[in-house]
Amino acid sequence: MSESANQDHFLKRTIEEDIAGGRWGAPGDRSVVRTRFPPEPNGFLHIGHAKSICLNFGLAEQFGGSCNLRFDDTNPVKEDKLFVESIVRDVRWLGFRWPGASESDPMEGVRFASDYFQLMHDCAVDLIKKGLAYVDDQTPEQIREGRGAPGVPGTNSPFRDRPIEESLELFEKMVAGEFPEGSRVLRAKIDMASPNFNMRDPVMYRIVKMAHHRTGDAWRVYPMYDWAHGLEDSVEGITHSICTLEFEDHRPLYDWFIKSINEGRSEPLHHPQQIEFARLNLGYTVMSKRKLKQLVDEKRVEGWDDPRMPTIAGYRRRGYTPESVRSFCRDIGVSRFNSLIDPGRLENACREHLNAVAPRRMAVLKPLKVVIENFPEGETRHIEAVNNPEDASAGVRKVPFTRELYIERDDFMEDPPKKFFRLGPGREVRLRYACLLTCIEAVKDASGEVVELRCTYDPETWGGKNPPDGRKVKGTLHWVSAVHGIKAEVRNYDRLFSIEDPNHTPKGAPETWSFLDAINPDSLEVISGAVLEPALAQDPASSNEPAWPDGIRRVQFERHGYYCIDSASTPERPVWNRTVSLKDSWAKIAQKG
RNA sequence: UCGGGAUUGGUGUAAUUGGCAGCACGACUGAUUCUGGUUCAGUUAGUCCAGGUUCGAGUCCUGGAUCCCGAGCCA
Repeated sequence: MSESANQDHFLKRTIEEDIAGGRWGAPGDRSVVRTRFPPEPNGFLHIGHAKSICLNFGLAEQFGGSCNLRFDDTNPVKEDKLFVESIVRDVRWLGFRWPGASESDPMEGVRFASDYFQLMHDCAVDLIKKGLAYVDDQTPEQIREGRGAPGVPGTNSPFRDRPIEESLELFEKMVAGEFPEGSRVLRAKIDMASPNFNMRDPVMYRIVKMAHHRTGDAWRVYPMYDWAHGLEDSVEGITHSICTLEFEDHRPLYDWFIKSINEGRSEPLHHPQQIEFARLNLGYTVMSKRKLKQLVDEKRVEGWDDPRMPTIAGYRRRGYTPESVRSFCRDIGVSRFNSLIDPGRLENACREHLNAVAPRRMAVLKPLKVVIENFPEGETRHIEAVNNPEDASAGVRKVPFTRELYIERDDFMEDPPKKFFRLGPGREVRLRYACLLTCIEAVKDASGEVVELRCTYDPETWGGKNPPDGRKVKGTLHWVSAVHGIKAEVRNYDRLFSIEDPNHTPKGAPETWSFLDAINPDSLEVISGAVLEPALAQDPASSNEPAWPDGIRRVQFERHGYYCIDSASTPERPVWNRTVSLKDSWAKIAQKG
């Protein structure tokens, strides 16, 4: 199934109608569609951005148009080159390319709002000359007070009707850096009585005397979002400027700016259509940059790429594949309703992809030693095991089997209930790919804890054969040879928050409650004594593992889940991250009792 | 208080613009299985509320409820 196919939503329909009506070119010409993804380089991208990225790039792809990656870098106070690099990396990792993108230079073809600062300036001068913008000398407090309140109209600034020449002169002095920060702004002259606050003479430029990461000290004034964004879109020939719902009230201003610039122009600027959609909300996490930054700054997580973070970098380190993120974004659809998506949707998308492509390996997370009394000491037999039952072309590998093995501690119970199909005293199970095994004795230490199982195997079932007498076993256990197994640290992650919506104070919570109080204390489980089958210490190519485009090695630990090697892992001290667990119907049964 | 937007099974999302409320995910049941995985088959459950128009309303009209956004020199 093609990822871009059979997606039908209101955005696509709107574009279809525009094309049919010839709004942007010859009627029926689908290739005219131009979109853009316009992040501000002031933080890391998160899964909500992924939705926007998939929408913008996806729509362009579906129509045969194009989508720009453009940084909305209009505020040097908050922005940083570091974020530009991480954002470019994330968009590329997701698999999207913009016009002019190259594989050798990741920055090639990337656009910046700052590229258009001169044009914005010139258009601002034009508006001043038309009497549609003016320099306001009021303090920020005075401007705020003058703006009025809901239901209460604002009042005109005393500088609103100053002569055009004076505004022109003052604006150029602002640009030249002759005034201190906060002393003056350029405002559009619209309507202080508008019920829409955005139309109450919005600020177009403020004075900021800080070096910009790209333009340096060239500018001492910086454009506000509303003034800048429509022009950026216009210059790039964007047809559909897709943004989130909170910008709905800004649309009249978006249109007013372009309309006002075009007034009296012989060659009017291109006028894009702004369309809003509902941003993504994911359950059991937070999405605001402020809150994510707080988690990082207060060291509640390891960093922006902590595998528990809903950032793209976090999901990447966690082992999610770009395909699964894209698939998720497609599945959840798009509308104007503020929904709260169950994180299980993302997990499922990931399982679906990894089930098809991840090689299977055996890993014992919490080992319990098994001694097979009728298996010769010192002997190693190599058993053939399939790499992926979903994909015969993935081939096979050899797994060493010895007299002493480790099995999962949870796979043994001294006094097992009926529905427990695994090992217990006197019970028989299958060891995956190897043989049938019967437990004859559980050896305990002084405290009464089971430390070792004495077992026997059935030689007639060697190699996975069924016993000649026809007896059946219900359970199959994974195992690792005690002499060949390699030690590793395994990190199992759970949701970062223990309540579905950490953005809202729960009922009955104290006044001082903050979202930090809802952090799940068990979101990270570090298992230091895991034992992995030896193939996991070898070069991936030597055991028929696929080459992952992003270089992250991913496997399924059989009966556990999908795991990837952590970015900080070393051969001496391997660390594996749980991407997502397998579905576990036994856990459900056990829970019910 | 004012302006803008929204509301369809548990969760998301459709419904040719007035004509059998569909799809996906989950949940549940069963079958298959050397992963309690996968796969397959089946079941479950919905139009925010109250009126009205109509042969017929998720869709149109009136009134109400609830939720989201909005008074940055942030985006």
